[in-house]
Amino acid sequence: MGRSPCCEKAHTNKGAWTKEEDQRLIDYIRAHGEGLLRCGKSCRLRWINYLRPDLKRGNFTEEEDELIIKLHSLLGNKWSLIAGRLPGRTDNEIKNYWNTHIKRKLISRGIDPQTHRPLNETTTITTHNMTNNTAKSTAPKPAATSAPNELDFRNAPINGFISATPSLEFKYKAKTESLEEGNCSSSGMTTDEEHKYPSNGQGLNLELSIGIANDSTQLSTANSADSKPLLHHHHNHNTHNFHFLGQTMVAKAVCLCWQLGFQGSEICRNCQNTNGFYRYCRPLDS
DNA sequence: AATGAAGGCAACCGCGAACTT
DNA sequence: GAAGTTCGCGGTTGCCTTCAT
Repeated sequence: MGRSPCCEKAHTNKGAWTKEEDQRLIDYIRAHGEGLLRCGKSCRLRWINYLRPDLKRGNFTEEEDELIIKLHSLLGNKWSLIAGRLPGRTDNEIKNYWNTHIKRKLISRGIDPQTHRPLNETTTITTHNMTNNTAKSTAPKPAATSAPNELDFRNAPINGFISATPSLEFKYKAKTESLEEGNCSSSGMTTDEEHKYPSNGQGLNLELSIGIANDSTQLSTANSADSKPLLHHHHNHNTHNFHFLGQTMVAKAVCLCWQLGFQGSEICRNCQNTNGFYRYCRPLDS
């Protein structure tokens, strides 16, 4: 019972254990003991964040800094998505780097790290943006959790664009409902919500707009036909070209299993994210 | 040299999603 | 559809190091 491991059908054995497998397990335990007294979750984290051979380590470059800032302005605290576009960097690493370096850097530039707008403008945002800034905001949080007075300004203009998404709470709800209904509407909002949080015709729902549409070659908001698309996406087999904010990023989707050396199948359904992006990517020419 | 504050980062925690039985 | 389990994400914590006094 339970969720199957990633790519089980591609390259892991199932069914009865063979004598050879038994012997290899015995040999391994003889050599290394019964275990590390670590749960799988902890091992996974250690591997992903520290032991993976393709990790870059070392300081972030200025280019990486700027890319992270741009991606954060588009995606918010979607660290895994951001990390997917920085080869060799982990979501945890980027998250820590953001909190310790980039936030300060932006503040010193007079830019609000949450809104990516000038600091003196953020106080004028209307109250409907003043929701908690996490997807888990619906649940009451203990007092010790992060910045209780932080505001969600993601509805505010970002680098000249305006997000159609009123809040993550709505966004996630909409996403779930859209998936369940097979409805790929761009805003995912109900009529009431659309009324309440108008997109000004320039809206861009980041969550849904960047998802990989099966046959689309260009993504833009459905409810803002005249707005310039912030992000274009070209999809050909497993190759994805992303163009946004004047930058081009080309990545070939691969799953973790590929990174681990199981190159027989480069992508598996378990490694595909629900929003259409792949969790693991490698540069085309690697 | 001792001490406390601040910074940096790896690891943990809780939750929702995904999946199987 | 319910229950049980694993996976993966984002937020948070806590330890270690560095800096300031």
